[in-house]
Amino acid sequence: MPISRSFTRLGLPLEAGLHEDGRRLTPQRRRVLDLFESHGSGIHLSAEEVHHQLVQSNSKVSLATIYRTLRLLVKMGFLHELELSEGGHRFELACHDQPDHHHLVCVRCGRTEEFESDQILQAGRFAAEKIGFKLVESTLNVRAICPSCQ
Amino acid sequence: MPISRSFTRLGLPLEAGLHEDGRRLTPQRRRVLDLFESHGSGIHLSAEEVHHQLVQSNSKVSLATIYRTLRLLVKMGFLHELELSEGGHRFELACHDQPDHHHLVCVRCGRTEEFESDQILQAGRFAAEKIGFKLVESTLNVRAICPSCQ
DNA sequence: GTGCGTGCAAAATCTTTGCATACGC
DNA sequence: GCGTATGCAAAGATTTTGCACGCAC
Repeated sequence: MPISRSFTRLGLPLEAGLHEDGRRLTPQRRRVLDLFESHGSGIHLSAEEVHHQLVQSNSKVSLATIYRTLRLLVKMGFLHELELSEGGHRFELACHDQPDHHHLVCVRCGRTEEFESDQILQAGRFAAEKIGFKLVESTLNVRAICPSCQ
Repeated sequence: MPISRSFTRLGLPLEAGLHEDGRRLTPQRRRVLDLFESHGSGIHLSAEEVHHQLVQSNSKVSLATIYRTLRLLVKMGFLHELELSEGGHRFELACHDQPDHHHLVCVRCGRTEEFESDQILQAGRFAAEKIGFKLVESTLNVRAICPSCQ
């Protein structure tokens, strides 16, 4: 009976990436990334929420470490920092299957949906190159009203 | 010799809009909006920067009032709150000539350029309507590297 | 064993709020 | 004059930092 590898898929890159810089894989760092992975790519969490959820599941991590870890994981490319002003900064798992995805936010209830669009990616790239910029990534934030709030 | 009306163009809507809600046009509110108007539509300011610039020009306004005024002007539609994580929230003049414009930010030096794109607007609207959302506004944030940083 | 990472608490930021006074209407 | 807006200072919220200890390597 083969052991599932789905959960170790991202495990190795984390450890390897850390060791490249002389950094260490600590249980705290592992737990933070695990939390995002267990939720999947659609979830947006604030530092406070990450802390709360980890404490709930009996993982002892201090809030200061959460902040340090989130910044680290963003710099390493495992997480993205969102710019939605949902009240404080929020983070989501960086999913390399869909590198440039966009957010639809209901301005009344805050419900958030994600979508992708090659057309938007191309339009962003075109605008960037027109003035000599090299595109890194782009996200469209669409403020809208969801069906139940209309 | 005719008196220029360019600076009163937006002056009346502010006063009228305030009076509609039983609010008042105070020198402080006028000065905050004037500051944004004098810079034009391409400038992004934080609350702290607005305060600093007004104090520099000998206008006495407290920081608390800046915060209250910025929120008010956003709610009234005179300013937009930006979601660029340039470090703290930032605001820009809402220019109705270009309601949905986008931002190119150099990830290395922070240089910011603006652009418009009907294509992006349409793609955002399409994505919204596909799941029953009604588009309010959309902005694409493009993270890129500018020519001098490449 | 070395030195990076953590927890804790304090500090630094950023933003909001309560209340007495000032002033637009 | 009525009631909103302001200034001030204090409180709240969020994020960062210093330092001694612990643990990954």
